[in-house]
Order: sequence, then structure tokens, then C-alpha cells
Amino acid sequence: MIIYFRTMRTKDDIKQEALFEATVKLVNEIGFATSSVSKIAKEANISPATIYVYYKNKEDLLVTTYLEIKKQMGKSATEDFDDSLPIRDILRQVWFKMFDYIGKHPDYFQYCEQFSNSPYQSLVDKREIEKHFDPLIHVVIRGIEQKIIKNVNFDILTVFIFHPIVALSNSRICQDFELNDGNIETAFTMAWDAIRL
Amino acid sequence: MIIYFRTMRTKDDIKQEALFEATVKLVNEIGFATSSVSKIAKEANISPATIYVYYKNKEDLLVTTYLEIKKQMGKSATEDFDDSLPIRDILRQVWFKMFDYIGKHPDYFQYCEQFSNSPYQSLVDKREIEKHFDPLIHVVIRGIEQKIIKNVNFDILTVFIFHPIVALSNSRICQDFELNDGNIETAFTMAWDAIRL
Amino acid sequence: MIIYFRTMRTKDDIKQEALFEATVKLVNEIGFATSSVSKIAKEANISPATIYVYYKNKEDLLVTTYLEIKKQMGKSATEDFDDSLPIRDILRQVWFKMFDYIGKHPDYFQYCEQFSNSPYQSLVDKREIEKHFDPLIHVVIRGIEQKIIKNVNFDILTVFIFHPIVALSNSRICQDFELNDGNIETAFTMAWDAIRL
Amino acid sequence: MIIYFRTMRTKDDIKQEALFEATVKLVNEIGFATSSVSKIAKEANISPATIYVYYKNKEDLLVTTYLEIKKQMGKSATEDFDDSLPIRDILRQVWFKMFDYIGKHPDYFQYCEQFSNSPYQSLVDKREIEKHFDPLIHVVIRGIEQKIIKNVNFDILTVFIFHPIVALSNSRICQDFELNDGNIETAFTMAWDAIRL
DNA sequence: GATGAATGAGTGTTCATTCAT
DNA sequence: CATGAATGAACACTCATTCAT
Repeated sequence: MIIYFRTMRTKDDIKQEALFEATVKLVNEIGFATSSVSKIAKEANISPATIYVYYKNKEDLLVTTYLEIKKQMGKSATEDFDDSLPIRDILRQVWFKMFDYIGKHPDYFQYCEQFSNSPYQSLVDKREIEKHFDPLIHVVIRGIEQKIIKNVNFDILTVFIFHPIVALSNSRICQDFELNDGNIETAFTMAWDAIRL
Repeated sequence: MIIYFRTMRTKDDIKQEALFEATVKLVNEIGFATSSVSKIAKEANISPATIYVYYKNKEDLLVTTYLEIKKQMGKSATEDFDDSLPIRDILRQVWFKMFDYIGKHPDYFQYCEQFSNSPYQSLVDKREIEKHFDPLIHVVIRGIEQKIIKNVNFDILTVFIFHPIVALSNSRICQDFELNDGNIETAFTMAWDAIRL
Repeated sequence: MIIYFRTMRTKDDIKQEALFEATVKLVNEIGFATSSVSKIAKEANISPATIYVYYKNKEDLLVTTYLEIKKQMGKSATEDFDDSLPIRDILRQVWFKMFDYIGKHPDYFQYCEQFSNSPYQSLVDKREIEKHFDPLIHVVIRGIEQKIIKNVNFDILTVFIFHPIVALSNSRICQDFELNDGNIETAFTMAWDAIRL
Repeated sequence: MIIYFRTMRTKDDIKQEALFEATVKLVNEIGFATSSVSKIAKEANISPATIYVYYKNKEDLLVTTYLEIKKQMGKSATEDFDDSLPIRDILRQVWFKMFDYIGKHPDYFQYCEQFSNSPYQSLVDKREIEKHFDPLIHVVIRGIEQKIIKNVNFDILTVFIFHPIVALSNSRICQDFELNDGNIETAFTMAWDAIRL
């Protein structure tokens, strides 16, 4: 007879985490297109049927996994956020924190990249993601108000101040770019040059 | 009685082009992952087996379609290339030409985006593509030599001077960005600010 | 309400056996070349997909079926093996046991014949089969040592002492040969005349 | 302008022979099951459609090829047939002639072996083949009448006097048997021991 | 809660054959 | 006569999902 103490993790938690890791691992190893429910189940050492205990369907599994990572990423990027610093310094810190996170979890990052270009991508509410990065957005808006940042379409700003982080981390796009502090500093300077007034 | 005029195109050409268009259309409508040979065939109003008359296999169909578009795109971007212009003006012209091409063929552009993030992407020789854009690369190199452009890792430069064109054209990333001349001018200025010394 | 008695066989066993019988039956009816997975499935009254629950692939199904029969056959041929008998009597007994088995399971025999001439034949380790018939081989070797059997290439001996059993049982080759005791006795005498010193 | 002289072989003959050789070659290389009409056509350097000019269908092509070889084989086995020789010598000569033919045309022999175990085998009239070997059959009958050969079921005799030639030539069955004169002599002696009174 | 077994619908691909030219 | 193009039907196999236990 098994007794579950209050602090003991339930079986559920363990299975769910195994499923999370298995999903990320498999997608990174064999790609989104060929990652099937049964392969993920095998990787997690459970029956394919068990997945349907925890998730409504395949879509739910993949989307939830994505959202979980994005949440973590947002948290990492905005932790120790110091609103009193100059805007440039705040954004610079975010850049380093993001590259730090990606460097530590390249598999999570890669999963997100794959997800973003999969058909499942359209199933997530963009706002749901953005809210994890809200503090950053507000910094940029403040920069515009203080006439430090160019007052242009927000999408354009995003393309120059946030998108490069993703592009530079994508080994397919940047085969020569090494994630060392010097390179990150250089790239950030360029991003800042692009958006600053 | 059917009369074939001299200028009449042969059946082959018509089918092959129908296949090209059907491939692009379907991939754009339902995505790469779910675009099957039989669905493409149905879209082109031919039998799935007929595809194998024109292409070795699915991979061949998708890759060839991609290469064809990239070739067109490179030609468009570099036509009327005037090496005597100032470097900034050359790049600015390329930007406008690229947005012009994408504006005229949003479906071709979208297909390439999807392809670039598919498992088939690894099957094309990156150099094969780059050669269609070689003149641009040389302009950037000249800019570095003339101390007009920052002397940094080429991948980083690419992320700021070429990658934004793609990002801004990607309706998923930029839902607010409108491809009008003003917006393009603004964005180009930012890209130039990022890379210029 | 269904009640499962203790002796009731599980679904698995029933399906797997149905599959075995269906495979043998279909191959005998329409030949190896035209026996497809879906036809076998239909014969066994299951979905083609279900076959892949029990076997890795078509090859696995066909090879396993073959090995199973050969194992049975070897066991039949060598049961009640009495090493103390004169060599001629031992071989004679094997002949009768083999014809007995083939007479009782003509379909199994025919399946093996078809398999042996199929492309799948090369996938089985010849030794794996031979080991079921090892006692026979040793009898022949003993016969040579005792100068009762001609001391010639073993392949040649096999062609005259074992191969005729197969040839005579093959209805395609022998349409007039009836498997009665008289005919078997006659044929065995000829085989013995061929190999004895 | 091409002028065909009377002695010149017509295109037909050349194509038909190319087709014959291509069929044999391909079947030997990739097996009966995977030899398709289009592959044979490619091997013969003609269009698949052209095959249907010369043969009614695939079956016709394969069967005709088989019959042609069997005819040749029968001719070879029975040429220089000397009815005045002792029966043993006649049969011995046939053995050597057969092994000679097979040694010179291993591909033709192998094609026949493959054909004999294909579904097409049932389409040929056994008598059609046998008539090419009629002289041999009559020799055996004479042997029985002269009380030189055992008076048993003809199928049984065939299994011991003709079948071994095929078995010994089949590299799958006899991997150790070498087609040299010594081995053939030994094997023939055994065959003769089996059938002689 | 957990699962082995089962499956209809789909995958990419090859086939023997026909037909307009 | 010769053929390139075309295809319906079949192939082996995988899929996401369900369901009885």
C-alpha cells in the first residue's frame, strides 16, 4: 500500500514532467513533422494511451509544452528587473539574460523555434505569450515617450531590438556567431543604434 | 479537331507549372507538415502518380519549387544593380526591390519561409542559394573595407541588414507593419543605423 | 456480459494464431509474390494495421511464420530418434516421419517451399534452420566414418538423401507420385542405393 | 535515309533480343518480385510502351523468355544424341552436356529457377517443356524395358536422375558443390546407383 | 489512473497498362 | 513502329486516437 505524504510528489507530476522532457527531446532530435504521439510516449516510458490522461490530444501536449517554456523564458528575461536603470541598460541586461537562458537551455529554445514554424503555432494566442514579456514592452514605450527611442511602428522596433536575439541564437541562420559576451555586446550595440533616436 | 499553333505550349509545360502553383498554394494554405503528395496532386487536378513523371519524389518537388523561387528572388533583388552608387543607396534599392518582389508574390515568399523551417531545408546547399545574392554580399564587404560599415562578424551584419526584410514581411511576426514606402524607408534607416560606422 | 474462464485464451493468442494460419493459407492460395499485408489481414479478419502490433513488418511476419514451421518440422523428423539402430533404419524412419508430417500439414510444407524460393529466404540464417535437423546430419557423418555411406561432398549426399523428400512432396514436380508407404519405401531404397557404399 | 538489305536484321529482331537479355539480366540481378516492366524497358533502352508492341503483356514477356531458354536447354542436352550407346553412357553424356550448358549460361539457368518458383510458372504447359527433352524420356523408358533401370513410378525416377542436376547447380542449395568433372562424375554415379536395377 | 490492443484514415511510392501522337 | 505522358489501383507502413480492462 502506497501512502502519499503531503510533500511527496504525486505520480502525476513525475509522469507529466517526463512527458515534457520527452517531447522537447524528441522534437529536437527528429523534428516536429516526424514526432508522433507514440514515439513521444516511448521516449517518456509510458503508454501512448496515458498521454490522453494528461492532455486532451497531441495538439494540447505540444502547445502546453510550448507555453510552459515561453513562460519560463519570460520569467528569466524579466527577473531582477530594475526599472530605475537607464533604458539602454535595462534592454542590455535583458539581452544578456536571454542569451544566458538560451545558452543554458538550447533544447527549450530550439523547441520553440520549431513550434513557431509549425502548423500548431496558429493555435496559441499571441497575447498569452506577450504578457510574459510585458515589462520589456513597457520599457520600450517609456523609451519612446522619453524621446530616447525612435517613435515608429512597434512591430518595426521589435524586429530590431528583440528579433535579433532569436536570429542570432538560431544556429541555422548564424553558423559563425558565437554566444560569447563580446559578440553579444557588439550585436546589442547595433540593435540599440537601430532603435535609439 | 485540335490545331496546335506554333506558340502553343506543350502539355508538359502546363502540367509542370500547374504543379508549381499547386504546391505553393497548398503549402501556404495548410502548411508544410500537412501538405501531402496526394493533396498537391488534387490541387493541380492530376493523379498523384503523375507527379512522379515530373519529379523524382516529394522531396524533389518541394526542393525544386523552393530553388526556383529563390532564383527568381535573387534576380529581382539584384537587377539594375549599379555598383557606382554610394553603398547606402545600393542597399536601400535592394530593400525596395525585395519588398516589391514580396509584395507582388506574397505566396512565393511565404512558401520560402515555410520551406526554410521545414526538415527539407537541410537538403539544399546554402551556397546554391547565396550565389543568387552574391552582389549584395560583395557590397557589404566593400562597405567594411571602406570603413563605412562596422567591421563585425558577417552573420551579425546579416541579422541587421538582410534578416529584417524577411521578418518584416512575415505576417506572423509583423501584423501591424504595412508594406508602404514610408514604413520601408523607416525600417531601412534603422537597419542602416545598426550597421553603419 | 462476458465471463472469462480460466482456461480461456487471451485475445492475443487467438489473433496471432489466426494471423499464422491466414498467412500460410493465403501464400498457398495466391503465392508469395502477390500476398500483400492487406490481403493477409483480410484473410485473418483483422485490420492491416493490427499486423504491426504483432510483427515488426511484413518481413518479420513471413520469416517468423517460416521459422515456426521449420521448428515443428525438425521436431517431428527427429522425435523418437534411436541412435542405436542401424544407420539405414534411422534414415528410413526419418523419411517416413517427414512424409507423415508433410502428409498431415501439406499447407505448412507448401508454405516453406514457397518461402525457400522467395527473396525473403536470404534473410534467415541457414544454421538456424539446420540446427533443428542436426541429429540427421550427425547420422550421415557417422555413416561415412563407418564406411557405410560414400565419402563424398556433403552437399552431394544431401541432394540424394534429403532433397528427394522435398522434391517428391512437391506436387508441382511430382504429379504422379502418391504418398503411400509403398512409394515411399521404393523411393527411400533408391536414395539409399545412391549414397551407400 | 535507311536502306534495309535483305540480310540485314530488322529493328524488331534487335529490340526483341535486347529485351530478352534485359529480362534475364534484371531478373537475376534484382529478382522476379521486383522486376517491373519499366525497369526491364530501361535495361533494354526502350520505352515501356514498346514492350507492348512485341508482347501482349508482362506475363507474355516472362513466359516467352522462359520457353525460349528451355528450348535452348533441351537442344543442348540432346544434341549429338547417340541412341546406339549403352543407356548409362547416354545419360552420363546428358549430365555433362547439361552441366556444360548451365556453366556457360548460369544466368539463363538462374532465370529458369526463379521462373519455376514464380506465380507465372503455372501458366506454362508442362508438356510444352517436356517435349524438348523427349529423347531423354525415351531412353529411360527403354532402360526400364531392358530391365536395366528400376521399374518404378516415372516421377520417382525423375527425382533421382534429372532433378539432381538442377539441385546441384542451384548455388542456394549447394554452396560447397563445385561444377568440376570429378564432382559431376561422382554425382552421376550416385544418380545411376539410385535408378539402376 | 494506466494501458495493450485495435483501427480507419492517411502517408509516399510503384505498378502494369493505355493512349494520343 | 515507337513512345512520353498519364493513371487507377495497389503497395508497405504510420498515424492519432479510442476503448475494454
